[in-house]
Amino acid sequence: MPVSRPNFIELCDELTAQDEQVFEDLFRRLGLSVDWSLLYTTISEYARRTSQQAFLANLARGEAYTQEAPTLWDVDFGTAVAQAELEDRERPGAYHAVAFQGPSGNVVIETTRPELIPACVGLVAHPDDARYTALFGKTVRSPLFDVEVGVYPHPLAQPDKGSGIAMICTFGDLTDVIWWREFNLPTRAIVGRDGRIVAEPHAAITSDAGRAAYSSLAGKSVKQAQAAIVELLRTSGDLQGEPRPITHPVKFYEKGDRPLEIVTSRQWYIRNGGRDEQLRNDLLARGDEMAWHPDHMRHRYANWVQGLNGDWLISRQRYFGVPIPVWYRVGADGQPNYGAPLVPEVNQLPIDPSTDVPNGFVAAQRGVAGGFIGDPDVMDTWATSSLTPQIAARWVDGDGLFDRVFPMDMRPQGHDIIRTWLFSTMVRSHLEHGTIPWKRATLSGWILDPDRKKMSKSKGNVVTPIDLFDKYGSDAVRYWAASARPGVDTAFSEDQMAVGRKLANKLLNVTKFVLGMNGNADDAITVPYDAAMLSRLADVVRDATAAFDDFDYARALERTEAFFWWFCDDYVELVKTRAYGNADGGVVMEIATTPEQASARTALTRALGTLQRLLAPHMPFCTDEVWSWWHDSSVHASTWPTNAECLANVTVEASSYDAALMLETVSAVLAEVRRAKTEAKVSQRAKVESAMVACDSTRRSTLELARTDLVNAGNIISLDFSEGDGVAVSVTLAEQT
RNA sequence: GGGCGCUUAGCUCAGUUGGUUAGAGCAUCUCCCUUACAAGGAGAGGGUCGGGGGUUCGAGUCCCUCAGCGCCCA
Repeated sequence: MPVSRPNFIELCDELTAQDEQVFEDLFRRLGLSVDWSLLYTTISEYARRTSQQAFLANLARGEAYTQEAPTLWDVDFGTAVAQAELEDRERPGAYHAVAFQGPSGNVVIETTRPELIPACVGLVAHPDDARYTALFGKTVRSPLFDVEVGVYPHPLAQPDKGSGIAMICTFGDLTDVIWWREFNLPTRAIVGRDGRIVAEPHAAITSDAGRAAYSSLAGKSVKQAQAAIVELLRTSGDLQGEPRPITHPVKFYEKGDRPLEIVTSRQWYIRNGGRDEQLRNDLLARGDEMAWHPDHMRHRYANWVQGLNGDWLISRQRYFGVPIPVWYRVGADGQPNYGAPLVPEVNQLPIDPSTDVPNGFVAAQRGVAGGFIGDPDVMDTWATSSLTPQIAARWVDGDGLFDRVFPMDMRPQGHDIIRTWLFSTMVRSHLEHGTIPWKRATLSGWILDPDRKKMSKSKGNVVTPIDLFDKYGSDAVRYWAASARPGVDTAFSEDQMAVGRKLANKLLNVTKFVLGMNGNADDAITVPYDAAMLSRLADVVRDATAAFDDFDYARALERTEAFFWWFCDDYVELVKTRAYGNADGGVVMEIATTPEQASARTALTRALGTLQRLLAPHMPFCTDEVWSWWHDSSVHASTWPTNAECLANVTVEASSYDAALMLETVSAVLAEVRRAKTEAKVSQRAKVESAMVACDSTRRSTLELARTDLVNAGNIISLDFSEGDGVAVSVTLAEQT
């Protein structure tokens, strides 16, 4: 059932509103720290106004223009397609050796598209190709259609491809367009916008036989026409041998199912350097102005800009989108004047030229001689998305926000849309503001399926996060996502989410324990082992902060997490008896009764507060929860931890011992004791009769400083030392009762 | 064909200017109800750092080369 354009747009609006809600729910559930008061959508009235105003500014400066030109065309979508939306796909095809009639015998070309013989406007060979130099400047006649065409030399002709001489057709591929343009050849298009051979042959086909051959092709799809013409050629004897199967890259619209055709049509373009070396170089220089995370992504940008072969085609023959805001006068002869479009005033935006009327006209003049018509096209979505900094900062409203925040700090996006979103945003910013749109870009990789294949709707291997939130919790999903390093593709892994959930759970439990100690984060640290732990924590704060500053969230998490598990497994186990203040796990005293006990409680509390804040960006929900257990405000409103606060009020002389060596040695001894118990298959609570540590005197002195904690944690009756290299522990377990 | 990236344990990955015996998590196996946590804990096994060559006292790390994988572009 056909749907009118207004109805279609209305349905799109409804669906868009629903989708927006789904996304907003998702983003909120994910815990994105978004200022929702600044929400914008690229189809809102404001975005349309911004988009149209920017377009009109481009038009006024000559950066946007309309042109009738060969255009890549998707016959199913019925729209023009831009270079950025292309992809090559390997497809089976066949070389067909076809004889043209030359001045002195046959000239055999090899073509994968014999159905385009009626669209042939010339032959081309490499200037140095001795086989064909005699033919340059001469003419040949096409088989079946008997059309006389010239033979031309051009360096883009590949001598090693087929027979080395090729048809120039209007239009088989982009090289045809180049040749057609350079040799100023006529246009003899035969493929219509519906992908079928047009009904009427062009005027160059004059012979009865030629017109008869053509009429047998008319109306057929390109594929059907190829089969038909091969039969005709075989019958006429112009096909030499049988088609030779090959596979070759064929250009497709990235969303399309059939190869793109090239049709001539009137389209709008914005200059992007594809046809202008100065602009191209300017845009390359803009790329160098920016910081890229990871840095090597800048090459993708440079590569793309250097490879542009035309301006940015922004018009799309679709209903839903931001309309191109122009009309055209219709002359007395009924022909639109595309050369001088009628434009609205800025204060009239946004407009829809299919319903709005240009100034100085009335609605009744639409579509009549002496009246006007509206441009029927909409803009490429990127033509509006390329203005997201301007839209978000309310450029066209001029309330001052834009001046304060533009150029913006950072663009986060996927690496696959450098050529589209990032580049087009750069183009608009450069043209409109003469500056980069942001100081830096952070490029994320893709999420691949567990087998490292790209997720795609057609493969059915797409995972949406919403079920994962239910199953593992937002923090756990974020934890997994944070393990994806910037710019690196990452396989989907539920295992990692389970680990994230474990981490969150651990944080809840250790918080419960530490807060039960009633410590005060500001009190004095008097015990070397506590000071050593805080010193290590200070290093973690420094590293994590530096990693965040470099947008390496994965590294920040890794460093914090590694410390956190060590803190829980070793430090807490070692000091818990001292923190309790008794060895039997009896009632916890509210107030610490000794400086050693107070030191442990303070260190635990200080480390906890630091860890909760370090993990807050990655796991916003559980950290906010545990933070709320002992604070009135949100962890996300707290100050970022610093080295200085980790090390504040430490009365232990730092030069009196080697803190790092102490931590390492204590953990090594503890591990040896644990190993002995595990190997003996006894509980970790089992008593150790004697532990004899063989190590050097430096290590021994650090162990002596931590003796009480070590003895408590290992449940060691007698801890003794001997000289030795490294750390070796001889453990004698007590009799099991 | 060009550009970029990657190749380290069964899997996913760290390894920061070259520096002890290459690490983590997961998985596997063994053990432990332990008083923050069994949604837990303790430990074990497992690697010729893709191949080859070179520089160096010393190479997972630097250089050359080959191979494979991926992405982008022709």
